[in-house]
Parts: sequence; C-alpha cells; structure tokens
Amino acid sequence: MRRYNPSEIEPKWQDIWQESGRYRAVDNSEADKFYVSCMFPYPSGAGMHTGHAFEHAIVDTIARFQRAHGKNVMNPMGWDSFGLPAENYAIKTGVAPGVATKQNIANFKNQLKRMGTSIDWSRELNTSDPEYYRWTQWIFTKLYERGLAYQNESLQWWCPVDKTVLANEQVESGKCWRCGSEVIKKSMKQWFFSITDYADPLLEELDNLDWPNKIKTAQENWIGRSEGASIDFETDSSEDKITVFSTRPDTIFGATFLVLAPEHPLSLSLASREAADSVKDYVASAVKKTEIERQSDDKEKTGVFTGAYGINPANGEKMPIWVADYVLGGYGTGAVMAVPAHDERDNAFAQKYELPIVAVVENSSDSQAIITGEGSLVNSGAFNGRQTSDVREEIVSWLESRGVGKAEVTYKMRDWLISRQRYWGAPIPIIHCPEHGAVAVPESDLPVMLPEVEDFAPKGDGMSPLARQTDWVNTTCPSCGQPAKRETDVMDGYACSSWYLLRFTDPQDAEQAWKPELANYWAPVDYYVGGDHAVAHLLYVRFWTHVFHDMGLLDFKEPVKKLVYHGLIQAEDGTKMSKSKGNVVDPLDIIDQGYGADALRTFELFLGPINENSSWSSGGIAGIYRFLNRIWTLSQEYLEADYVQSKNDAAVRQLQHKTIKKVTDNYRRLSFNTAIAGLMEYVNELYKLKTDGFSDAAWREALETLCLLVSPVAPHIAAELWEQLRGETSIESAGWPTWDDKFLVSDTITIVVQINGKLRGTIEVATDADPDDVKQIAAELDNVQRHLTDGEIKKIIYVPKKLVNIVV
RNA sequence: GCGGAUGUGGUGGAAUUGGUAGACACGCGUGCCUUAGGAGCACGUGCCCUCGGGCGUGAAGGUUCAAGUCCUUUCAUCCGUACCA
Repeated sequence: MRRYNPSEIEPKWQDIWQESGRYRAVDNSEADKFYVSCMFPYPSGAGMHTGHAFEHAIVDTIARFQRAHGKNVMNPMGWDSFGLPAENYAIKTGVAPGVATKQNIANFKNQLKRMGTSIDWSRELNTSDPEYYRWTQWIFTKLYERGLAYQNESLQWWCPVDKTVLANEQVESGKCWRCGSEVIKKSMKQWFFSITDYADPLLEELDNLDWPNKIKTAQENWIGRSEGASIDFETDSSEDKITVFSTRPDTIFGATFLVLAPEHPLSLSLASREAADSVKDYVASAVKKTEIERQSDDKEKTGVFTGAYGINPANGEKMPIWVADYVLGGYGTGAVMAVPAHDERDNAFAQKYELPIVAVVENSSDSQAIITGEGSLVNSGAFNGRQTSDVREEIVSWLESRGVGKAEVTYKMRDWLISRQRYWGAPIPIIHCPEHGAVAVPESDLPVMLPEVEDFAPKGDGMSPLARQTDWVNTTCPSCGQPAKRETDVMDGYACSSWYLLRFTDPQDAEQAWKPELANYWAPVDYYVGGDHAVAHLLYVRFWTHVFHDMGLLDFKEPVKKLVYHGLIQAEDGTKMSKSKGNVVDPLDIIDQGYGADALRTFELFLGPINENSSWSSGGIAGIYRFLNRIWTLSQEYLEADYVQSKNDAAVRQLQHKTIKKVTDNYRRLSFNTAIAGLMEYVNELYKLKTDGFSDAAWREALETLCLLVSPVAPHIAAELWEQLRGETSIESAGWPTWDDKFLVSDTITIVVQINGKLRGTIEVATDADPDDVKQIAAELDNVQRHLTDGEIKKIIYVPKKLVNIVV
C-alpha cells in the first residue's frame, strides 16, 4: 500500500497549481466576486514565522472554501517593503536596502508556495517599487491639492535612536514602536495629513462595519470625540485672553484657577517679573523630559505659579494662573479651567499648592468623595438647584450671549505626521521654491525616484540622509523653472500601506493608481485578515478610502467589510515566542520534518478559535498528522480492496450528509477548529462503519465528500486523493458538496428523560410519536420509577424531539 | 483610572436559539498486531463514592420544569489605552 508522504505529494501539487494559473482572479467575471486578503507583510530577512503561517492558513482556507462555492475569488499578495529594518541592516552591512529586500521577497514567496497557498501571483506588488510608489506620491499630491496635506512647525515625537520623528500612533507608552527608545519632544517643520478633518465620518461609519468590537472601540477611543465648550478668561496682566476647553461648563462657578500647558504660547509671556525665572525654568525642564518621565510624575503633580491672574466670567472671581505639565499642550486649547472640587486631577493639584476649592455640585450618593459626576448645582448664581446635566447647554448659551464662550467639539486624535528623516521610503513629492514655496511635483514628473546613496545613516540633525545628495536635492521649480530644492524627507511607511488593497484590483496600471470600475468591482475587501494594528493601519486605510470616495475615485467609503482579527500563536509554555528564549517554532522546519504543509495548516487552525491566542503543541502536530494519515489509509484501502456487499449504505449516507451540513456551517462561521473536529469525527465513524460492509457507490461518495470537505484546510492531500479516486487533477472545479435533509431524518429519535432537570435515562421513540405516548414511556422507565417512589408527579414537560422532564 | 475580552477535566478546547456539560484532540492507561515505524488498530479516561448514587463550567445569590448559556453582585487573568480637562 502506498504510504502517506507529504514531502512527495505536496511539491507535486504546488507545481501544478503554479503552472495552471487556476487561482487567477478574473476581472469583471459573471460570478460573484470575493476579495480576501491578509495584512501584507514586511519581508524581513527572518522569513515566515508561525504567525504568518497561521494568517495564511486562515486566508487560504477562506479562499478555497469560497472558490469551491463558485465565487470569483481574489487572494492577492504584496510586500510592505519600505521601512527601518532594511535600512538599519544596510547601515550595518552596507548591503543596499533594495538588494536585501529583493532577496527577502524571493525567500518569502517560496515559503508561501510551500504552504500550499492559492495566491494570485499575477497581482503581486511591492511598495518600494517605483511603479508602485509613483502612485503613493501621486496620492500625496492629490491630498496636497485638496488641502489635506500641509506643513507645520510644532513640537513632535522624536526618536533619538532611529533619529526621526514619529506619528502619535507610533508612540507606545512613551516609547518608539520600532526600537523601544524613550521619545522626546522636538520642534520641527513637518508634513501632516489632515486626518482630523475626517474624525466625524470615521467615527460614524464605524457602526456599519462588521469588525470586532475590540477594534471598533479602540478606534472610537483613539478618535476620542468630546463635546463641551470653549470659554474665554480675561487676564489682569495683559490684553491676552486664555481660552480653555471644558466638557463640564456647568461647573464653571467652581473654577478657581487656570492651568496652562508648558507648551502654551502664553505660559512665558504672561509670567510676572518676579515669577519669570521660575516659569522659564519649569517650562524648559518640562519640554526636555521624555514622555516616560512626564508620566512617572502621575502621583505627584508639579507646576509653577505665573504671578498672573484671570477672571472667572461666571462670577468675576480672581483666578491664579499656573503652568503645569499635567495639562497637555496638544489637546483642546492647551489650557484648562481647574475645578478642584469636581475633578480629581485639579483636586490633587489644588491640595498640593493650597489653591481654593469651591464645591458647586451636590450629590447625595457620595458626600465624602470628590463628586465628578452629575448632581445639583450650588454656589452657582441663577443656576442653583438645577441638575448639572440639564443646565449644561443653558450655561453655554449664557456664556455665548455674553461673548465669552461657545459650544465646541474636540478630539484626541491628532493629524497624521508623515515626514520621516530617513532614507528607505517614498520621497515626498514636493519642491521648495524661494518664490512659490512648497510646490507639488507634477504628475508627469512622477515618480520622484529614490536616489541610490552610499551612506544611509541618519546623523540626527533632523535631516534625512537624502539631504546630503546635493545633485538630487537641487532642481528647478515646476512653476517658474528657477532653482529650487527637493523635499528631503520620505513618507511614513503607513502611507504606502494605506492604498495597496485598491492597487491589487488593478496592479499593473501604468496610467493611473487604479481604474475606478475595477476597484468598484473588487473592493471593498470582503474579508481582511490580520492580528495587529488595531488603530494605526486600520485607521489610515479608512481615512484614505474616505478621501478617495470624496474625490470621486471610488463608489464606497469603507475599504474593509469584514475584519477577521486573529490571535497570537504562542510558544508551548504559553509565553511569547522569542529568539532570546529560544522557543521559536519555524513553520518551514515543521514542513521539512515530514509533517508537511497540510499538517501545519490544519494544526494551526485546530488549536482553538482563531480570534484567541493559542499555544503551539508538539504533540498536537503529531495528532493532526495521524488524522491525515487515517484519511490517506482509508482511501488506499478502498482503492486496493474490493468491497461489494452492501449492508450499511443508509448509515454511511446519513453520516455523510450530517457531516456536510455541520462542517459547511463551521467553515462559514470561520470556526475552523470545530470544522476539523467534525471531519475527525467523520473519519472515526467511517473506520467503524467500514467493517460493516458497504456498496462501492456509497463508499466512494463518502470518500470523495471527505476530500472535498478537507480541501480548504489540507489542499494537497485532498487534491492527491481526488486524483486517485477520480483521475481528475482539479478538485477545485468539483464544487462544494451539498446535503439533503431527507438523509438526515431517521425513523427513531433519542429522547432524554429527566426528573427535576436531572438526567435519569434516554428512550428511543418513533420520530412522529404521539407526545402523550412519549411521556408515558418515559414515566415507565425503571430508573424513573425508582426515583419516583416518594413523590407524586406534578407535571411533565415535553420538548418535542428533545426531552421529557418529570417534575415532582 | 477607563475601555475590550476571557474564566469549563491533567492540557488545548466543544456545547448557534436555555434542554444529555466535557464533542474533537493532546496526555495517560489497558490490550492486540507487526514488514520495529515519527508505527498502526481496539477499548478506557471529569471528580468523589459505602457502587445506590452524589458533586461538578472562577465565587455567591437569583429567575426557570430546566442555567456553562439569562439577571444581580463579586473575584481573577489577559489585552488595549493612559493626566484628553
């Protein structure tokens, strides 16, 4: 008998698949389209890890399942190849980023092939390819035209190790997302995309997305919409007014002092002569601190009195003005009215510096604590006795009528900072002209090619290595032809990955970024599979797609219909796989060891629900291999033996149809672990039934069904056995098996018998048995009688076709 | 703090609407077989038990004929976020 040998059959089918081109997605086909993809990888030198293998197992299983259902499936693949790792590697070794990237991609691609993926490679794209970034740059110029790209000098996150600025989304608890260094603030002139202009649409459309709650709320919190009021406070020492933002204008009578962020433009100029030096020192040290240092101060707030006073517009009280770094420069107006009786932070600050505390809200439920919630107003003039929540708008109108305030909405999200002072990225297509300022490079001059350089290292002077390429930098102004200089910063890699899903729909187009009819046919993505990037990437893609919609380039606003968010594959001990711990499992090793790609894929999907984290298990992979081997053996026995007697065809057929129904439903719900369990059960049952004898037709059909049902997860063994059974080399064209309910009904049915909800036995009754008869039979069971001795039956509950519960 | 999850055998996990808790698999145990392989096959495996049964889904209450599932309170773990006024 032929033995199951994945290392023999898998390469065979991988070659057939690649050469046949059968996974090519057809533009504008009659069939329903289905666009599935995962977040394209950065092609690192390390190649594929278990996480990639898991992600591709998910995508490929979905793709094959949908293809079997007759869908015109697009499963494309690309490379997010700009970025720091290639560049840092280049600095270390001198190998140009482009060269290393090319090798890495070739390696990655080969590994994906060895996984048995059904990718349409004709759509392959690569963000560092000039034919790709030409359009990334084109999009930049379009955003610039629409006023959605702008330059601004301000304090920004700066990573001292990577020597570049970072977007808010790339700073994680005060540290650089790449290298983990503590970031500092640095004032620089930078390019931004106005994502805040789209804060409301991005928030509103969230409701319509079939995405996990976790991601939706993460985005909602990140956007952080707050409704409140801006209120102006007169100051005694100058003509300047201080404008604050507050979500609680109803507590204005309790505002006893004002606090400015150290970065606030007035914090130095307002200071009195006596206070000037201490304010200056405080501001200087606050700005110099890393974000970590600022946050570590959360127990002990610090600040300094400016010597100046403001006036509370509600009651005319004098309010000392302080500068403190617990007020953030970048949020709201960078200044707050402190209401120490009803805000914990203001309270802590007031306690420390002995500032006045005036209670204006009463609330019977907790008289001891600081009342931060709603209540009834006191010490609030004409508003006394009113509920805070009721009177909030009224107070804003009152302030507005006196010209000192107005309703206002503020967001936590900031504009997207996209300049990077590095080399390996798409150059920002701008030319700075002494006469015309920043001029976008015309479409006909795109792409602005990234020049080849010798020295990739950033020097930390706030300039990209490109600034040293004087031949490249010096150019002429597109408007006037006079000498001008190129922008030397490159774009954040996230810009490149914010539109690749659209490029897949028209990947070779040399005339435009995509043809609207193709993008509108394929996109939005039906299933987008990923396990990282809750906010950054998924927010940026949404932003750009909204913009493209408004530009008339797309009929839809949202790029991704359903987001399939998967968990992590951890090491066997439940900790994160890491090189330093030496517990990394290499998926290619698993294939090489002889388990094969089918076992690897099936195993990773069997570990648990895909949206949860799971741990690798070396015993588990062997168990899956055993399962595949049992499928193989079952088929070989059939092919070699000659069973003809028919005894149990009905049982085989019922099992087969029951399994089709269950497994199909599990696949549809992306519950792959239970789909595989259902297939294992099927195989186990077939092993039991085979000793009964069966007819050739029934058994063959049962085995062919097995091949079809297992083909999305384990495509190689399915294709091979299908060929052995049918002599056909394309299981893909066989469609998906269907079930017929008529095979699922049987003459008798098992009814559970309970007494007071406790199981006392089961009975077999005719499917169409009379309810009274069933109750009767149940009550007469020996085991039921035994438990009924000392009680009389109060009533009998009968759930048709399920159970009888006798209540005593 | 706030937000999002998750708690079920020795382990990973099943159980769409409340209706036989523990499917399937790992591990473990017993037996069979052999061309000794990474074997294969069959059976068993929640806990306790005086072998009648009793107890069991983080904990405590509640609703119900019936609760892993619904309600209330509470504890633990993980993830995200972080002075957002």
